[in-house]
Amino acid sequence: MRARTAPKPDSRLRRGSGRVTMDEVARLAGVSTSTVSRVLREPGAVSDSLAGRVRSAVDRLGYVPNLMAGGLAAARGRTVGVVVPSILNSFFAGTIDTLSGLLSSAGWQVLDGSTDYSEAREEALVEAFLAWSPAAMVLTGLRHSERTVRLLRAARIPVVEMWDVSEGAIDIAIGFSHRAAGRSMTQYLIEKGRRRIVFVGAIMTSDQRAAQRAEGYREAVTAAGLPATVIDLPSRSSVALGGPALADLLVRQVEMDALYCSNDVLALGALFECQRRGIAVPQHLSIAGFGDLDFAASCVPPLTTIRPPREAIGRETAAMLLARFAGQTHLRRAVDLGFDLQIRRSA
Amino acid sequence: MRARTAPKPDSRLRRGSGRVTMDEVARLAGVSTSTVSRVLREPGAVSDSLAGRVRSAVDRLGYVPNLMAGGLAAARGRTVGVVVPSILNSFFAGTIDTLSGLLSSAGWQVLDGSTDYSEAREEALVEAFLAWSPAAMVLTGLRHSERTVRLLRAARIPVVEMWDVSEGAIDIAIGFSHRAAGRSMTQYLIEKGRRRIVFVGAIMTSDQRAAQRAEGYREAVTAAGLPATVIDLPSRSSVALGGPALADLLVRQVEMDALYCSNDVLALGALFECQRRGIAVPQHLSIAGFGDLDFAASCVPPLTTIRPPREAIGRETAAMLLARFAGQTHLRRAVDLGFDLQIRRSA
DNA sequence: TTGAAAGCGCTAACAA
DNA sequence: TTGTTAGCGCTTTCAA
Repeated sequence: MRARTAPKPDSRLRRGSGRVTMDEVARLAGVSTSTVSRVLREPGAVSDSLAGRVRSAVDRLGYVPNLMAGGLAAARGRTVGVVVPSILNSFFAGTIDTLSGLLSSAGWQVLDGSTDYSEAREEALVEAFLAWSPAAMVLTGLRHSERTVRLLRAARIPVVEMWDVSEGAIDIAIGFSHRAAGRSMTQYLIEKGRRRIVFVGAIMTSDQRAAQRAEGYREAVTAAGLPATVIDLPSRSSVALGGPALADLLVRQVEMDALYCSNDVLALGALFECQRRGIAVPQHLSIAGFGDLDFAASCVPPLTTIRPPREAIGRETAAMLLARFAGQTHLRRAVDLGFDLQIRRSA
Repeated sequence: MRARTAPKPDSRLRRGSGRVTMDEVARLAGVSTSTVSRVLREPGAVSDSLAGRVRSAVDRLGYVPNLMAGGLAAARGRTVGVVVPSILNSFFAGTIDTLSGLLSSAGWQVLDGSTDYSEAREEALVEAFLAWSPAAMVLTGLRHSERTVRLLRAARIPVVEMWDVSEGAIDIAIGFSHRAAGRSMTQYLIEKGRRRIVFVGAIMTSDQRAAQRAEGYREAVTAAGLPATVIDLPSRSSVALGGPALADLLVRQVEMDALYCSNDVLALGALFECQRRGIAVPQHLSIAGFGDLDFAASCVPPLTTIRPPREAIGRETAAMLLARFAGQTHLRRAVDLGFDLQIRRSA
């Protein structure tokens, strides 16, 4: 039992943060801090007259609530941690934009971080975010280190794994099947009469989803009795990487009438290489990508690719989380949002 | 167990997070919480034997410190808020990557958010971040709403404004002169014999730095006695926007032998349009950009552009902040990191 | 509808 | 070097 009979001394003089506190707002409005807190958190639970006084005090003082204190008192912060492989990569940017927008307008803050396709960085990031007592965590993909999974389960909060819907989600999976995407595109190429299709990916041991698209490619090509050739480049995808990759294939005289790239960035690099060498696309070589990035529709020729449901993933994730926060618990565990085959002129 | 009329819909509101606390660690290690706290924050201040016991207790329990509690008690969190116009745009991604990496390995967490080039969103973001009691704030550019500036000053923490070094920084400016960049490129084009140079930018009322590059262009062109033509497109930069912009110029029969785009994305779009129309670059039309993005070196022809010190800005910002956190106070207020003219074949 | 009071989990004076 | 103790600023019982 702590005896705290004496009135609280002006705390600002002691270990001063210099910031306006709820206490000052309460004093100016002539109410208790509980009332101020209520006005901010559940308006409607407070009479209009008091609420008005509180609000004008907030304005006059320029009060900004201290989220650390709030989160600590409430045992859970109003934050959501979001972990993606890369923000440099515009794939995820569309999802994050949508997700952050929706969540933040509902009063939640999203913290995001990128792993650079490393499980170790992912683990560190999850641990760092968990230290904020987030109300939920959103990860990319379904493969994580054992410890990451353990930490996440121990946190007992909603966990969304996005951009994939294969088996084994921790809690909720929202995305689409990369295997099916790989299969679809390959089948399309076969229908168009291509017989020697080469798949090129980058760091596919780290990029699980690219590996799954390669798997889908393998299935389709094998089912058609055609040979499978998968190239896994050792560095991160970049436009600069696509050209040399194609050049290498050419030097090695690999028989090939279609190049299926694990993403549009690589495909654009390959396309540039074709322009440089005067290889006619798609007459001599079909080129296909994945992602439907900004440039895919305007490059020459425009790129045949797969459009993932970037924004839909963000929207669905936000909706799912908000529903969980509101107490709904019997929600779907997996949401397959599908994808679109964008047929353009490159293949 | 008593029946309740309205069961708490949300377990988040329950007291007790179920997380391992420092108290439990202390108990297991047979020490006080202060000792645990010290081991975690200033190792060396604790004897090896105790430190060892504490560390193994931390491991066994899987203890993750609660940053809310820590930040609250310490009056300042170990976070740094970073605000950029866009993460979709790879300009800033390089800076953020470098900055976050450096800061996080020094034990600081960066929170980042994007404003989508809106001052109002910037203000909201700054306010949201300030609610976390960050140890410092990093913004992009030097123009902000009055209230943003007021909030920032009131926070009494280091504030870095990056990517620009013109006048009027709140605290510290780290970047380069966009005006000089615009001038340099334009002078180069003039030296190469170009006489009708058109500048194309996008949403330049919001993108202050693009506007400054346009200003530099204007100065250079005027100084040379040449006409200035500045086009300001109404939507955000995208590859898809560059083609139509050039097409429009062509339709309007604007006299032009060089197109200076406010960034590489627009330039790439224009380049594709040239390919489509069979306009020889640079023979018929020179194309120049800004940013030196991934594709600039590999497109056809490779793009003449300006390389901003993306990573250096991140590095310098981190160094400056870390120095300030360490108590150094007499630091430079502005750091001009310069830029590189990358001459390639498109101009 | 409102207020008083008891912490949330941690850090930092201060003592020992 | 270590422990004791008093809060950090807020939320949430609980009682009025």
